Amino acid sequence: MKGTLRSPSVAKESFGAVHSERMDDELHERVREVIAGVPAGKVATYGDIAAIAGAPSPRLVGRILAEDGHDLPWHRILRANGTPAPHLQHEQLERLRAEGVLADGERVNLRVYRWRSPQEEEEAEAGLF
DNA sequence: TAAGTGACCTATA
DNA sequence: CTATAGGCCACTT
Repeated sequence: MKGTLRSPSVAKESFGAVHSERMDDELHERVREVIAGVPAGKVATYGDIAAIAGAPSPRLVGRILAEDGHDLPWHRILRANGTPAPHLQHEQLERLRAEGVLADGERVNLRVYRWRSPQEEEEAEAGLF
């Protein structure tokens, strides 16, 4: 059981220091939202999610996913080179294949399947083509 | 309190 | 392909 309980620091904030701890929670939720927003048939990298959600590091995305990503499309998140995390490789590629994302060996071609976030598309449209 | 360790990372050589 | 370093965070010693 790990749902909402997170760390001993929760105790100290019962006083009224809701301030700093909240950011943590918001980030957690934001990351989850971004991941949830990746459409089927598309993929994103940990770095992408981190950048869009404002996470300080891609590793944090991995952690959040590991702890609290059971109900999210975690299989649409790949590493920067298009390969999945080692232990999930099999499962992940299989799930992706079911969505029409074909992997070349154990690697997905990001140039084909990479998802572009809404704001990124905006910029691309506004800028040059 | 502080240092060590592991994790679904990434960039560089 | 492997090796190395860099960085962030929670948990354990």
